[in-house]
Amino acid sequence: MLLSKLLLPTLKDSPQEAEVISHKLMLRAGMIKKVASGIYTWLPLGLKVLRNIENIVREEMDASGAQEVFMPMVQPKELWEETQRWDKMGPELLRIKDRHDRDFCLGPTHEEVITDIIRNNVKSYKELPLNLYQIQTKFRDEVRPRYGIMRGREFLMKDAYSFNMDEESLQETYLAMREAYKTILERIGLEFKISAADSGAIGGDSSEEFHVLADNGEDTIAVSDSSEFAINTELLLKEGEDIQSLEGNPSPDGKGTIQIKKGIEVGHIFKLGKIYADDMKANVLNKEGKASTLYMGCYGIGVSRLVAAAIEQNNDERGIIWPHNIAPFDINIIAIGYDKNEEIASASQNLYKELTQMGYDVLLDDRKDGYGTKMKDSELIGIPLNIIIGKQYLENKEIELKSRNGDSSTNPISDIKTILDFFKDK
RNA sequence: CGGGAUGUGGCGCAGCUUGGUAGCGCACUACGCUGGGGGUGUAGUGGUCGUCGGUUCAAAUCCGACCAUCCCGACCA
Repeated sequence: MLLSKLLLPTLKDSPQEAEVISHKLMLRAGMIKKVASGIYTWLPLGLKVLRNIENIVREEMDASGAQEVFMPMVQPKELWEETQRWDKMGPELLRIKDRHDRDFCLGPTHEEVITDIIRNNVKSYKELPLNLYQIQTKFRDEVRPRYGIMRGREFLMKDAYSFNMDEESLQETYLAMREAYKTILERIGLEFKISAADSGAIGGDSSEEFHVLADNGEDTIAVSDSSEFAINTELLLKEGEDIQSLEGNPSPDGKGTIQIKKGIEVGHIFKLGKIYADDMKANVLNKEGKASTLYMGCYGIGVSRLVAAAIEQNNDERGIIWPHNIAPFDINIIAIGYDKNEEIASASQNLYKELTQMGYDVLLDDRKDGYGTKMKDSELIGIPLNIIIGKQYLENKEIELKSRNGDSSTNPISDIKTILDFFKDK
């Protein structure tokens, strides 16, 4: 991609609407544009990151045996009445009417729709277990949207729903999802904790949250400093615990001591049990030929929220530092004097072609600007590796490799192997 | 919904106290110089001053209502 052709409206000053670092950087890096409170357009650069995360999520969900579906965003009132949620849910459920005055809502979640599909299409225990997922836009009319994409009203979510014959089967699917989530977050490259959580309004037996640790997180979690153990302090507060006094205590799992940290909830897995299946009469015939109510689980990942969470955890005073697996581009070729010097232009074009053929997603900064402007933008948008081609190339056919982490080296332009090495150990 | 604040070109801001018909920096356009850390010269483009109403000869400025946005709280699979 030629940078001169890319819609990339970077900003020097952050708009006053932004408070937290991820929001500021997403606006400054030209990733998003606000349309209304909590509602954003994803610009090309932001969308690339969003898609990268989405693809990792999709790959791991498929690998876990789940199947992808795509459900409607607009859902009829009747389904929501079956679970009484049409009345139970507050104004965060955005209700709308069609031209025939029929009631609908914008889907904040999809238990009703998916359960309706299963009860109509699955009749035998032989067809189970099933785990269906989608990656789709959700709408929740939050009381107070904030922090940009982190808590928007419209957001992208991966939601999966499993249907099992019994608790043992549900437990198996639940653990498979737990593992898939760990792999997803590891692949994205984020530091996270898994905490026991309040299962809240969605109900159900038990649930765990996946938290990305970050100072601007909305949740306060008690974590062990030397194990995976964590617990959402919401639960502890309900039990009357004094949160601050827990800091420094031995961890309940016997490993390390407790620290109070801020986390961003990016995933939540639930064992729902029979609650929705009971309400919606979702049952199949068991081995004895008797109707048996299904056990359900649901498993969510905030895909768009992960973009913000990744930035919260990976930035410096110059901008974003993308983990390699989700970076919008792998390499930025910073061509100094591209518009004036034939040699620079053709050398950078050749390099671009070569790297692209090798499978890298490459950006070529062919703009008329100087080194400073180009580097500042590249650092702001967080490209992992910069290749600078300028004076040193003209003098002795050398280029400089400069990573976003600060490593740099000067190499002959023919030494592409060095570039490969840069990515190998990441 | 309670508390606080803000709304002036794409972004950041000044002007408002003391009314006189809109300005600065960045960005943007053209041309030149420059070309390894947001460089520079000349000439330009772009604004119903959130909206509606009121006061006044005259409103970005004073008054009122409303709207939008942000922060804290309550809320939240």
